[in-house]
Amino acid sequence: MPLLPSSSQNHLLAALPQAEFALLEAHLELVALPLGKMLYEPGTQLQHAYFPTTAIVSLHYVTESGASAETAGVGNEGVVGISLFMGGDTTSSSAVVQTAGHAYRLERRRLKQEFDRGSLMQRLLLRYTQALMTQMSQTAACNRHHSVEQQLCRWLLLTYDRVSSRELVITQELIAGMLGVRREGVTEAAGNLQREGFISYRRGHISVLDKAGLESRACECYAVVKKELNRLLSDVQYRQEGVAPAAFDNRAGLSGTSIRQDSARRSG
Amino acid sequence: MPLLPSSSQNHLLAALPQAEFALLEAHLELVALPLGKMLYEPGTQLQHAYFPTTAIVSLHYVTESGASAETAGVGNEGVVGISLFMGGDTTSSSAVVQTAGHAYRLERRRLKQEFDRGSLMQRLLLRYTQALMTQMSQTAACNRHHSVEQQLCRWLLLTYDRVSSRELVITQELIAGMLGVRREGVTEAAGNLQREGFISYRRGHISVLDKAGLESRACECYAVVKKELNRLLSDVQYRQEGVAPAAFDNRAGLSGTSIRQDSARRSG
DNA sequence: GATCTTCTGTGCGCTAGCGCACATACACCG
DNA sequence: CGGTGTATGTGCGCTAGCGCACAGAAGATC
Repeated sequence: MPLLPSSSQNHLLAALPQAEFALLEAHLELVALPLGKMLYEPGTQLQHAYFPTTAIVSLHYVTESGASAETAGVGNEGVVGISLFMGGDTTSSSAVVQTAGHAYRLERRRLKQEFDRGSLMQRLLLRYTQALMTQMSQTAACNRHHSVEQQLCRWLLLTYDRVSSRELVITQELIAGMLGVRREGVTEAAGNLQREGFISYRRGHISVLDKAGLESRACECYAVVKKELNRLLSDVQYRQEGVAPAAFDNRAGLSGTSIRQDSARRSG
Repeated sequence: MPLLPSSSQNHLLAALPQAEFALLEAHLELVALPLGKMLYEPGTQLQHAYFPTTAIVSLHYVTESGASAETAGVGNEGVVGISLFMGGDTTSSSAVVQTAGHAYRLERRRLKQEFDRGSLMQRLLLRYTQALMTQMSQTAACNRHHSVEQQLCRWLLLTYDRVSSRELVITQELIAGMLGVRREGVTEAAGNLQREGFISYRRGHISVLDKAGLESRACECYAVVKKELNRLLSDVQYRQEGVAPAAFDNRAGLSGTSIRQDSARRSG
């Protein structure tokens, strides 16, 4: 169900009151973000902030030895380019498009200008930044203590919540890169989940069949991150009702999330 | 070499210009932070921000199963209570005193008030927050890819930079809790480091003998975090020269950091 | 439709780190 | 100064995940 591109698909932009939004609108530029595109690399000066609508961006760190690990993901609930308004300009991590799609981008100076006005935009961005910190610290703990399968479930659920389709377009190899584990480990875990009917997949495509099932196998980290995102961004008012989802989960409020029975019926 | 308590021992406070500092000074309250004191728990409303001088605070997350992992540490380079000005009020992690010492605390409302003025304080706090994010994401990557020994070195170095004494007062058991690993793992790694003359320890005390040695065994994460802290907090002007260190490392600019030869001479 | 690329499945030996169980020994305190 | 609690040392079996190597299979390309 591809919607027409609209800046209100991004929760942060959608939360701006008309007056504030009007100031920005003319400077928002819709850009396509292809899979794998690098929005910034460690140490480079970012020129734009990106407000994803359908794209998902992965913030990750690559070690000296070439190993990588995602520290947080950004979908239409947030913005890529925190360092622009935090004052650091650059970061030691990089940002890569993990799910192709679109984003609205805003020039560095415009963002900073708006932020420094101490507007609602500032408040939104700071709250979002805190949610991002929760993701990062949760990822740190998760990397230490939870199994590959648990982490795969967490990752699938977080990604699933950020897209409007049931099918994620990504290879196991790339997922392994995000989680910082072996591709074979992902293959094995995904195999188990498929055998149990929670997901189904084919080369480069993963479909979530039973969200509740995945949740039962995920570690707590998914729930913690999701709850925190909802909490921190929930009390904002939306400019237009019915356009932007009121929760992190893009399907929140829609019909039941589990389609397991449906597909079982279809295939049986 | 215990200095008299002074708010300028905290880098953020020391960086405020006289005019701004004057507004806060009367509201800063010196408090002693004993080892193990919990400054906040997940979900609780924090009443004060803490600006450590000699104390070190560990931000960490405890999993449902009781396992824990530090996501970042805060010494006199920073402040505990980010969520107060970020707008979230609470966090999903907790803050525990890891090295006993002192801190200046500031009431929630005062901090928020000062922050909202858009003063230099705001700029400082945001930059520090970004440095904190670097720590968190680096910890996530480190937890995934680096060995216990590497992580122990990283942790020792970061802690060492935050204290003014050569000796850290902490048990291996507590360190294990910070790193989220087994106590035995720390014992083994520490044993190796001691055998090589990089550190020496006895029940609850660890002395750094050869900082360069530790650096050679640490993962890159130490350098990345330290560099980022220095970068983000380096261009601030200090109120009084010669009082506050200009770098994260409390010993920066002092005589050589390695005392290995000395101690070898002494014991040989 | 044949070819070629890339993704997924599987096996196997290896290692780091875990969990547990004690032994030892230091430091404090009465 | 001896006793006691706590910190550290060590051994051992176990498992998750790694690294590697290769087989099979699904799509893309022409």
